[in-house]
Amino acid sequence: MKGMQLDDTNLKILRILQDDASLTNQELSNRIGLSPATTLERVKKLEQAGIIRKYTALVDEKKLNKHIKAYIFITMKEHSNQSLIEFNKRIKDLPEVLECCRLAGEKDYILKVIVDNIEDFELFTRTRLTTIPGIDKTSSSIVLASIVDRTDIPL
Amino acid sequence: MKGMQLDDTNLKILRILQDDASLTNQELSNRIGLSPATTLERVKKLEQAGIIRKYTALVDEKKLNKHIKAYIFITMKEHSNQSLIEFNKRIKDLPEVLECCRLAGEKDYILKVIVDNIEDFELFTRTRLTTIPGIDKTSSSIVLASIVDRTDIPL
DNA sequence: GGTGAAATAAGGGTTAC
DNA sequence: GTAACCCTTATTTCACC
Repeated sequence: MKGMQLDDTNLKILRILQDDASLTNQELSNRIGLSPATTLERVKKLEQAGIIRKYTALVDEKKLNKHIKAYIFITMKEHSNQSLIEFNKRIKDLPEVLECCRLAGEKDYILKVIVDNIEDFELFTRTRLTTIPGIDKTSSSIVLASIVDRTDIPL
Repeated sequence: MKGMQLDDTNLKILRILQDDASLTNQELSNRIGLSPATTLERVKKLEQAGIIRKYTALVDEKKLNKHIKAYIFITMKEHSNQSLIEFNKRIKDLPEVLECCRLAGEKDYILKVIVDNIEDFELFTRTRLTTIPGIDKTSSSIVLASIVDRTDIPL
């Protein structure tokens, strides 16, 4: 399913479900002005096509005692394919790492990390992150305040 | 509801729902080993306490033609309270900005931005971002590859 | 529309402090 | 006693064909 139909109705469905996935199919069908059956069929197709990847509950980090969020930049010693593949593999095993992207430019990677407190952050970088082979330098920016934090892609 | 009980059962519920919020309450109750009614009651309390913030559908960015993701650093001309409040207000109006954090260190803000293509990126920075008053310098890092992209807080 | 399944509401039992 | 936790049953609502 590559070239799936992304008409206005499907975009509307995606906008609504990104905003609130707890809606019943009936309520969703009301909002887009189609019958429940037709609406459900469209949603199922969007799921099958992988356009809807996942349904998830978003939680309040602070209320779960995750008080430190930080971005960490990483530069590697060498940039061989092997070295980067090994790094990618190792970084996926760290649940504290919510995002990890390979970048264009001087810095090789950016990580978004979340931990309980500043002691845990120090412990994380020292015992879990920088023990990954191939890392040359890291540089951390602690988040002081989160102004925007959304998961909904603009459509 | 501040000091809400976060016992093992509630943590298990949160882990499961972060991983898959499309589960029925019955299936959820099976997995945690409680009755459906009791399970539902716990979930409702987690919602009321704001620990579960939102249910959302995560979509595949690439399949929706969002091909460019980038991190942008911003340094401000001045750091008066007024100046930052104005910036915060303006940045929330830009749907391309998925994350915006105030940072400790040299750089004042980091933004995560998603757009269709590189032309749109140039247009965004030139006509929508740098037109916000108070910005001194910006510096962009384009994402080459996404290694990790998760929303589930480790619990 | 109809059917079966699931969410929700109501009521009661058990244990710990 | 009472508060927290959990269960069962009954009713309503919804997904799905």
